[in-house]
Amino acid sequence: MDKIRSLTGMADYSEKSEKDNVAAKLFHVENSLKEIFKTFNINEIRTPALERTSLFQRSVGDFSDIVNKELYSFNDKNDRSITLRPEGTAGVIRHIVENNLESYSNKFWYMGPMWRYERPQKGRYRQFNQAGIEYLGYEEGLAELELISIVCLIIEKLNIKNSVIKINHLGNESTKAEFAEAIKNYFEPYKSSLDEIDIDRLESNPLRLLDTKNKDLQKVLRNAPLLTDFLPKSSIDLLNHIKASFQNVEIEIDPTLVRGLDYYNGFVFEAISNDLGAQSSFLGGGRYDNLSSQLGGKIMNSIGMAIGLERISEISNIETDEKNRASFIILAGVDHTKAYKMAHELRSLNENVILETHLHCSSLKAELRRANKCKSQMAFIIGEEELKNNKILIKDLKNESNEQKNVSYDELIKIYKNL
RNA sequence: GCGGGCGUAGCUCAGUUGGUUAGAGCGCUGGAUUGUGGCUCCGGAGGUCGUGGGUUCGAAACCCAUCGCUCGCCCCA
Repeated sequence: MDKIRSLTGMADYSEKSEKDNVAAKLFHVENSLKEIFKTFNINEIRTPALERTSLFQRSVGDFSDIVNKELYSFNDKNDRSITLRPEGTAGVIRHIVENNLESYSNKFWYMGPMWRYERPQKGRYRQFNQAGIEYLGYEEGLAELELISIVCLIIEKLNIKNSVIKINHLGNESTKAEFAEAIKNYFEPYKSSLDEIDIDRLESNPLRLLDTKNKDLQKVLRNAPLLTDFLPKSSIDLLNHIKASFQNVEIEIDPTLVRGLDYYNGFVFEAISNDLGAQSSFLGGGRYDNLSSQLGGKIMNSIGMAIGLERISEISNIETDEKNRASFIILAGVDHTKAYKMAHELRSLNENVILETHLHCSSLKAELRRANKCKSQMAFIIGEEELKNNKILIKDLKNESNEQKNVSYDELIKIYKNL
C-alpha cells in the first residue's frame, strides 16, 4: 500500500519533530503574541476558514494575484463557489457588515491558518498561519500610532534582530488618482519595453509598479514621479510623526512601498528582515477605509495588519522558559494503579513542575535513561521494594550527582510542593 | 504558471571511470552493572537506493518520464 502524504506546501507542526524545533518556536511565538494583544485590550475574533468566493473577489480584489491565481476555491454540494480564506481581514469585515456593527469601534485580533495556491518556497507555504489585528471604526491618526507601537513591541519582545519597519502613505482618493495618472504618463514612452503583466498593471493598478524587483524596471523608475510629491501635508506629517515616536526599532519612510491587496488606502507599512531569504517581509498592513462599503456595509474607517507566523518564528530569538522537570518511574512488577495514584496527586500540588510519567514499566536502567533524555532534574522511583516499605526513592539527576534517598509519601509531598 | 538544485537507514550524509553481499556518524534498542541515567566499550534492529521504463554482461551511479522536496521568479505574511 502506498503511504498517504500531506499535500504540497502543507506541513505538520509537531513539537517533538527532530528537524530543529520550528513547531515549538511557532507555538511559543503564538503565545507571546496573544500576551501582547491582551496588554492592549484587543479582543479575539474567530471567523470560518471557508467563505463564499465572492467575499474575497470583492475585498482582496479581482486585480490582485491572490484572487486571480492563488485562491483555493471549489464548489460545495450545493454547487456554491466557496474558498478557503487567503487572508483574515475579509472575514472580520464580513462579520461586522453582516451584524450591522459599523458604527461601533472595535479592536480585534485573530490567529489561524490561511491558504494560497502558490509554489512553495522558503517562508511561503500553501497552508500558513497568520495572526492579525483589525482596528475598526478608528480615523487616521492615533490608530496608526498604536499599530506601529504594537509592531515595535512585538519586535522587541520576540527579540528580532536586523529588522526595519517601512512606512508610506498612499494619499487620499484625489492625490492617489493624480499620482496614478502621473505614473501612467511617465511610463508611456517605455511601454514597449514592459512585459504583458506590467502593461496590464499600468492600467489596473499603476502603483504596483513601484515596488518591482525587476532590475530594468527599477532603472526606469529612478526618474519617475515620487508619491511623496503628491501627498497632502497631513499625510507627510503623519509619517514623520510616527517615525519620530519610536526609538528602539528602525523605522524608514519608503515612498515605493505599496501593498498588493487592492483594499488598502492611506497609511501602509511593512516590516522586513534580511534573515528570511527572498520572502523578507514578515508583517504588513495598512488602512482600508472603503472595505466595509465594498462589502455592502456602511463606511467604517479602519486599519489593520497581518503577521506571518512561520516567518516571524524563524527570526525570533526567544528562549523557552524551562519549568522544573521531574520523572515519575514505575518499575516492572508493581501495582500500577496504586503507584499511579501518587503521580496523579502530586500533579495537583505544584503546577510549576513538569512531571513526566514514564509508562513503560521496564528496567530501572531503561527508565533512568528515558528520564535523562527528557531532561528531568530528579526521578521519583517506585519498585517492589519501595511499595513493600511504603517508601519512594528520590534520585537527583542533575549532572554527575548520584544522591538518592528513600522517603515516605508524606515527605515526598513536602519536597514536591517546594520544587 | 515559469526556472535552478536535490531525492541512498528515523536524521545528516559518503558511495571512486558503471563492477561481487550498499556504508559512516547521530538516533533507536539490548548488554557490560540481577534495581541505578549521563561518559566509555561491545552487540542488534532498521534500505523495494523516490517511482516507472530504457541503455548494459552488469545501474544507487548513465538516459527518458513521473512524483516529491528545496531554492528562486511572479506575488504576498
